Amino acid sequence: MHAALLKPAKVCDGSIRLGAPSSRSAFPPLSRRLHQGQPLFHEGDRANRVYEVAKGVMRLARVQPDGRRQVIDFAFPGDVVGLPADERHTTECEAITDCDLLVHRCPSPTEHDGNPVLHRALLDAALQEIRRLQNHFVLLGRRRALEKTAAFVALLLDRISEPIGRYRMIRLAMNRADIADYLGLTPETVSRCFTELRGRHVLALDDANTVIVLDAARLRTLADGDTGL
Amino acid sequence: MHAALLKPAKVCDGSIRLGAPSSRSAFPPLSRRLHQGQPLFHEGDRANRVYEVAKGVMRLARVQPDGRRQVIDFAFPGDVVGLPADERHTTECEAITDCDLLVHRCPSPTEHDGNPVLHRALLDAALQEIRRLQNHFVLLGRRRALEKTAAFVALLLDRISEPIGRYRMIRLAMNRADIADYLGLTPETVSRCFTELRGRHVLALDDANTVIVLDAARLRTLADGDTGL
DNA sequence: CGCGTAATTGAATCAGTTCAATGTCAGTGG
DNA sequence: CCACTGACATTGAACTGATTCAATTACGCG
Repeated sequence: MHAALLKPAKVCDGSIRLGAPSSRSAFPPLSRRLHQGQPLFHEGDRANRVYEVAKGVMRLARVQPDGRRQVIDFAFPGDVVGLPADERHTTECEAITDCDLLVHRCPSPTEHDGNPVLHRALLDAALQEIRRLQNHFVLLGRRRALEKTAAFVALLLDRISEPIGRYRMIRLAMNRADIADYLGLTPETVSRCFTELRGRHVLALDDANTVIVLDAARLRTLADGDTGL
Repeated sequence: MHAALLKPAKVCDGSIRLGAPSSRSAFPPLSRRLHQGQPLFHEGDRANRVYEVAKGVMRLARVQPDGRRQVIDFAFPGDVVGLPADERHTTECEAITDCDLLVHRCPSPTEHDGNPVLHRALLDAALQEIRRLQNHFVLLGRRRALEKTAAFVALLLDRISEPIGRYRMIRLAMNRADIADYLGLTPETVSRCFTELRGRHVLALDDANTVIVLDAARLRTLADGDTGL
């Protein structure tokens, strides 16, 4: 396993956010390129690798027989996807932009001996992810549409925003349907919420996929459930 | 750490379901008794122990500043609660019936050396929990009230039901508000759903806290989103 | 028995969905 | 260069499932 695993910070599906890939490792991990729309793995697939996102955005989701979909998480550069349960993947995973991945071997459950440092890192990462999922729970179960949307933008603001003048800009890699399925809403409602946030001068939309946060404080207040009135 | 940890099966908050407590261990863990309504820990508390439920039911929840609450999980005998992230508990945890707990030491993140078998067990348990939380996600985000309620009863049917004649019976330790906060509904809606399920002869209510499942197949069909019409 | 808590039921309201129409933009080919 | 196309986003209007608030009803316990 690659040395980057030593500094885990995040998990999805279970997955770990590793530190920036260490370029001084004597055994750099394999890398893999994925184009927009390509699946990395499906729910139920046998799992013996974990993948660190080096570039791009991946989407983790559960799909039901009737087609309803719940997006579990988005994985950004530094995140890792593919940690299995019972040696199987438990979600669908797809590249929503072109992606570069670093491929790591995933230790099988029978390896008690393996690398104890690795095991510890994976455990910590999994515990972090549990907390992240718990945060997402509150969002999904106990918030109104506008709060959900504000919270989602606030999340991206912390994770992937770039400065632009005295504001910050977010490039949305995901479309409205992806956001809707992450928040438990319809695309139409997400769109209306973006319009509402724009009307309140909390954010501006350059084009549909480029958000400029005009009032981060108010955004966070909205995200926490205050109406601000 | 107690030998029971060797057979983990479930996590909440992160938490592990250990095997039934092994009575032949030379070093039995401390045990602790909790009365109904007593909190075990709060969100943000320092964490250095994990707790295996030996008897009773515990409730794990996130509470927001404005009082809204999301129940993350219920822990039944065999489950363990208290696995921390960053050495802190990430949820509120309270006994909703009188409980007996087995107290285990929780290894700190700095212990790379510790018991590798233990670490591996904790990791597997955490990965299992991630999958469980993912299941709960679909429930919370992508299902109607009746489906949610049916799915909840189906869950308890698999976990804690007892045979009664040719049917199975479930003793609900949690009240309607707890169920509502688990499913992202109001107590009134949960009540109406129980009434509806009773009207469809899927289940019968002896008293408000005693469910008898009359038609398990139909219950599961409803839980999966089919209207059955 | 009577009190307090929890559950149920009812009626009105409302947030979000659904369905349909319109608008926007990038890519393609005449 | 501009018209056409297809995918996605936005907007509108009607509908509906769940919530809210209020009124009973049922139940456990002193």
